[in-house]
Amino acid sequence: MAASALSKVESVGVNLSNALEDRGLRRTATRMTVTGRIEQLNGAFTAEQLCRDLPGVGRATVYRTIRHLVDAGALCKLPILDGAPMYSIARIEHHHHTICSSCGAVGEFRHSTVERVMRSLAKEIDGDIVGHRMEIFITCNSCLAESATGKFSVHV
Amino acid sequence: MAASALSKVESVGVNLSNALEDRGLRRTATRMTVTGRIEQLNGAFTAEQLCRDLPGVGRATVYRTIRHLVDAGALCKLPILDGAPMYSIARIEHHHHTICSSCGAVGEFRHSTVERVMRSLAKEIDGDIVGHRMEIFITCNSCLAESATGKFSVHV
DNA sequence: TCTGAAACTGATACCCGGTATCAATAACTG
DNA sequence: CAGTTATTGATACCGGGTATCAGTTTCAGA
Repeated sequence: MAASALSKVESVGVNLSNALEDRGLRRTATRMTVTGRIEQLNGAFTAEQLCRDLPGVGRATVYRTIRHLVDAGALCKLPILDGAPMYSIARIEHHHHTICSSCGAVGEFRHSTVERVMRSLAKEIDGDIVGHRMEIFITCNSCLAESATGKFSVHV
Repeated sequence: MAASALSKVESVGVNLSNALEDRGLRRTATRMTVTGRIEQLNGAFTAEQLCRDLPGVGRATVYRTIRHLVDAGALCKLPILDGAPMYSIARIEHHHHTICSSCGAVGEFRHSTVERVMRSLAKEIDGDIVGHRMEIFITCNSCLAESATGKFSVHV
């Protein structure tokens, strides 16, 4: 792969507990448990999955903590058609997602051309552009190897 | 606006009943009622809204008909963060959506550069690209005039 | 270190969007 | 017309998520 407009996302030091504290929330043991689990998950997850992983933490608390993290901008909420939204740690400020339509793996990427396109669209769209969202549906390499069948619906 | 890579969507003759019939479904009076209402709505709508508009049609039937139309590719299902998905008639084959974050109005557009970007990304993303989705969040002109406050959440 | 206020937690009930079920009805086919 | 198949809508149900609220924890200040 040559040098290009695409930037892969590198694992930067993300500290979800700090993100909560920065919003004036207390650093409690329960929240450390939740954020710790999210950090070790190393990928996108659903709220239910987190509840299953942390049977010692109440359902409401898991959902509340996720909501706080989304509000803090530390987690991205990805709307998946026909299913529960997935969450992933926002490692970079503005980015887009790749979603494997077979296994659901989520990746982040930046591409400067996408931002350039947005600027050119700004002149031509009626109204003020306040944001955008872009997801690329892929079949990831490991699923290609297994040639698995689709699990998530794709709106093309 | 000069000639550009952006194409506005024009109202083409869409016939939702035909879309259903093409899939081997019967052209019943109830379905005509539902599709007729969607066609006269002239914009994006939610399933609940359609149910309210058609009190004479059962909830299950409204949802079933919408599902059939989505399966037929005649309706687009737009995942809205924190809320019921919206549906809009797919007037052109492949397109993207503008969503007014204030009033929720949905528009369609095509932009050839977006497709070019996708092709260039194809070389650089790990895995096979099987589709993509892009939404542009705007404040539409009429909301700008009223300077209304945001109604839909925006993931930027 | 105590003490009171405020924040947090988790069990629970609830809400909402959407779907499965199923008996009754409508639409086709021969 | 008779039989078969599709459709309908009332209903119960499901799953994701939130409001409530009593009990617990945390923290600031005395």
